[in-house]
Amino acid sequence: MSLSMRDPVIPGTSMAYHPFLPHRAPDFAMSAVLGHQPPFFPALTLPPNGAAALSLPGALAKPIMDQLVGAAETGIPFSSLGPQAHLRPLKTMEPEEEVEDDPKVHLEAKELWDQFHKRGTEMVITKSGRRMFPPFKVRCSGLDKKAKYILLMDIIAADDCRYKFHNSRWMVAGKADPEMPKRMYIHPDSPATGEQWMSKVVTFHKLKLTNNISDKHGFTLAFPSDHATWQGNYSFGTQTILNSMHKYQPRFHIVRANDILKLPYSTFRTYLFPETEFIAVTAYQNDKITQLKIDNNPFAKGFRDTGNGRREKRKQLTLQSMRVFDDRHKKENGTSDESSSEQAAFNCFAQSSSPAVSTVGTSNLKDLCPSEGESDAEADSKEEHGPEACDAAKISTTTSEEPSRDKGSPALKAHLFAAEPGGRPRDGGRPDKASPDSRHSPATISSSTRGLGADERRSPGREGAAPSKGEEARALPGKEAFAPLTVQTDAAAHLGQGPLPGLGFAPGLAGQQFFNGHPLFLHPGQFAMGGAFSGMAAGMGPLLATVSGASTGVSGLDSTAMASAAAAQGLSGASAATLPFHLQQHVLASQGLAMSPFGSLFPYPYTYMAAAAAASSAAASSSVHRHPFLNLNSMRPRLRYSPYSIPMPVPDSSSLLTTALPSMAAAAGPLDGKAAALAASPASVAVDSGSELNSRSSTLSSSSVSLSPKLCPEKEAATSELQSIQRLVSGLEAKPDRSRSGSP
DNA sequence: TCTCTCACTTC
DNA sequence: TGAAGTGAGAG
Repeated sequence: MSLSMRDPVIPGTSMAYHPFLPHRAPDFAMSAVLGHQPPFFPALTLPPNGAAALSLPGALAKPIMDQLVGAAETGIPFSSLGPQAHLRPLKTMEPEEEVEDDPKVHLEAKELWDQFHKRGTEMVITKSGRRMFPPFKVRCSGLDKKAKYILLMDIIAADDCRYKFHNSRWMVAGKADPEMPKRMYIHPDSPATGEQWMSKVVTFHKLKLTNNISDKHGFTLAFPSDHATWQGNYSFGTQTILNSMHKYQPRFHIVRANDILKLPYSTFRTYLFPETEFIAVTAYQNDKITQLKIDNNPFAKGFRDTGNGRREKRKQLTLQSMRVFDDRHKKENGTSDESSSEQAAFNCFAQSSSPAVSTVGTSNLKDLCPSEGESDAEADSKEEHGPEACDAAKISTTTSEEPSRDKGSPALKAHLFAAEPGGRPRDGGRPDKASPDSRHSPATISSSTRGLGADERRSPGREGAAPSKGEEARALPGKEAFAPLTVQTDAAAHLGQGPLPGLGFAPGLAGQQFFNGHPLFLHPGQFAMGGAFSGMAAGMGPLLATVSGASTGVSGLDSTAMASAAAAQGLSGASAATLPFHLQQHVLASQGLAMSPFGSLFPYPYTYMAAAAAASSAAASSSVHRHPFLNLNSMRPRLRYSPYSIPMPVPDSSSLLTTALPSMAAAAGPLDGKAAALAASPASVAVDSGSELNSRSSTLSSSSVSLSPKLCPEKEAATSELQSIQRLVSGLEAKPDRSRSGSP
């Protein structure tokens, strides 16, 4: 059965809502808005143009008006708004004039992202959750200053492969594991006006990545399996659950809505930044990535060579001993076989997993790179201008001379990626991927639940020039860096026809109608509200409310607790799972999201615990896999980016309207814009991958590498020598390295 | 591969 | 000052 705004009450199910009524009294209107139609309310449908057309007695509270307008826009029967509309103070309503917006999004710290992306970005996921680094930050423009927007972010699988880091590169290691429950993170400041969003950098740094499927930092809402659009799980949380060794693509969404409850029937503008793609890992695989993180993440400052911490001391100790050894070794063996010595030493350390390995690499890195003594900014800027150049230089001296330190062959620049010894000792260097560098412009997909308006299609067309824009942006960072590929889709017309692979839009969506025939744009099972309950206070801001416990919120509620609550409410898990969307909203509220009668989340304590959500976890999660819309495994069309040089089957049936596909448009050829954009963009960029160098770790000085662990005892004997050597090394190391590199 | 603890950092 | 975010390293 389908649910529509015009006919919100599902025959035969309305009674099921009654249990909520007594508890939901304060939010009665909300339930009405959500679709509940009290039997005692006369049906009165608002004109399509909104409440402005109504002649309401006196003044109508703004919230109510907003809701009415929203309801009217979507065809909600006035009667469904419930009695609350009559109970609230009324005031004259002013028609809200909707200014057309033309959102543009610029990825902040793009250069940094590029640096990571070139090497194959890795994001550590832990049980307790780790933040992303670099943090996902964007700057928005083109928004209607007065309109309210909800900004969201989610992370989707970039493909259906599992990876392994082998021979210094990421390789496909099979089919992806079953997808984790999807979550969407709503920016804690949501909803906020366009003006507010545009006045600052929108950062999603609080989002955490985890591999803990039982993570409680979120809750799941189960939507009825027969629901028009939202079947399956939509969870909200500050943590996104990912599979280790799988590739992911963050997405950013702008939704013009003043209430989260309107998301289902609001227009989603989705932005993809290929350079933010990453592989989730439980432990870093590529040393270069590790080093980049250490160099750029303030919290990892303790691991920088410049530090004076214990680690640093330990590192230096090790380094010193290594240097001493190297020096002696040179004396003993002459200078000819350094390469082999280094190699052996390196292997030895690597195998022994001695801390010296990373240490050495780091230290040397500094020696050869700007990092030491140089501000991060400086180092960054250098890399920014030419990490390659920097690396290249190193390579000429170090890499070439240390051919194989780690498998590394005397990598030619062109092959540096593969040869780059940036990887962990265990398996090597950096992921060799045809790195699409940052050139790809972000892809923007705008899907509207409403009929696609002219304005909605506007951007796509506009984007036609995107490619050049992208280049421009690249060239002129800070200028109009955002030239996202904009592919706008009329959900109804396009989403269903051709799922956006990788975008999480189920093919089946199109055929289904949601609230008056408007399909939902969120990927089913992909709706997580930022801000676990515990995090809500801090994270969700106005969007989420604290629950009865005040500070306790719902964070403390686990599925079990919720299930109990549900049971108490007379709702079985099953029934809960089959609740219609609007009912689910109750559940949402019950989970700690205090929702205003008009759909917004109340900032006041709300104790009602209705429940059902509990069931959601189990029921919903299972539904994720079995429901056609949610069965990502079976239908999972995915975006494939070339960065990792993986096969890129491109779905050519994208239903998206392609108005402007930047660089990829050309490459896309027959592909529809979106697909082309997604698939092609990365590819189009794979350019200077060859230039990638093994900078830091590879920059190990040969001397340091040649030291063998077992020789450490000699350290003492050589201490004095060490010190003098070290002094010299700091200033001369570069030269020796070069000479050495060149000598062989 | 993953998990946990540790010492270090930022805020 | 303490909570929380880091990568290293051991298991």
